[in-house]
Amino acid sequence: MAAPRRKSAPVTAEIPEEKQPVDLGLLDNLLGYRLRRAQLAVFQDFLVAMKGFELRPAQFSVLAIIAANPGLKQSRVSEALGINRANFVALLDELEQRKLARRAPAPGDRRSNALYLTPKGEGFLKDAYRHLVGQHEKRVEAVLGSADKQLLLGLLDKLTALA
Amino acid sequence: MAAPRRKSAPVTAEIPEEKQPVDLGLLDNLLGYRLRRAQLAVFQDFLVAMKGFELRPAQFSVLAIIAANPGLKQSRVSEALGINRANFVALLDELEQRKLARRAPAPGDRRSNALYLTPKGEGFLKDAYRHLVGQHEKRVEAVLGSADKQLLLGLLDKLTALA
DNA sequence: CATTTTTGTTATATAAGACAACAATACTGG
DNA sequence: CCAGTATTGTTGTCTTATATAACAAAAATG
Repeated sequence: MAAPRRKSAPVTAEIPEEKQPVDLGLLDNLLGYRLRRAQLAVFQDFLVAMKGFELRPAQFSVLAIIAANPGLKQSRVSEALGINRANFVALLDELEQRKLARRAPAPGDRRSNALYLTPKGEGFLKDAYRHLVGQHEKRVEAVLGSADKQLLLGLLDKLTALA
Repeated sequence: MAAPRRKSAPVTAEIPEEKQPVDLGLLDNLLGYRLRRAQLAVFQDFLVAMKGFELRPAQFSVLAIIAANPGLKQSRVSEALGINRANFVALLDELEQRKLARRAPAPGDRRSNALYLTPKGEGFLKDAYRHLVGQHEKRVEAVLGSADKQLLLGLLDKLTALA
């Protein structure tokens, strides 16, 4: 590769400027950054496992809360999940349109809705969760191990207490 | 799973439908859910610490990466942070308008921009980081402890490897 | 009773993120 | 060298997520 006689040779030597690994700098020690990257990775894996179910994490969480607390009022469900009640309306609307959950009159309070899963919703949630455990949580435990997962859950709880 | 029965005869004493603690149900064992709650709490605390700096997590991350890798190309910065290059444009625009970062011609590639912090940007980042360590990370370590933080960082990295 | 609070809802705004297209430039194989 | 292809920064557009304000109906309060 002798230099073909080219006029106006670039002043810089042609060092191909390879891919240096990019130093994270201050981010390396920032818990929030590392937490976010991990959370995005886990949600991504969740979505892959839920392909075919058309179920996003927030939707799953709503179904799970209703299943564990049938008849709970709408406001209490959204509050428990940290979802603003205004935004919760459309979320629940879709679950209701899909016949997975339903709003019922709350006994003793005509303002409130008591939320329940439909029979279809219960079966759907059970299937989704089985898929989740079989694929998603399986992959999680593959990289983490069961003991480390429990350890991690405990550490995360301490952080959640920050807010 | 429990059938959505009426609460006809509570086995416990006559608690008049007070605020039961809301059972997390399936969510209790779902790492993604717990991760998200922790991440939101930590980001919330970050935002509190950065009040007055008008600096969101993503903006901080951009400044930190540029500071640690001066002259890095725009595409490499966005890629390192997992930010889609189209969305990165406006993000960088704002940092440039605030005179914290600047686009410079990349030597040897007229398509690319080499990114640098301005002197103001370097001072700003240093101040922001000092505030962050003094307040945010301090609170984090208060609930977590230094050793547990390092432990947690290691566990999070394993999860990030999922994606 | 009058007043205030709660509940579900709509409307609206912003931020984040994904995706497609495009012009300019760089790279590649012949 | 050229023609086709790939990359870079950019704009435009969509979709989610999230926050706030306002409102009517109903409940709680005093």
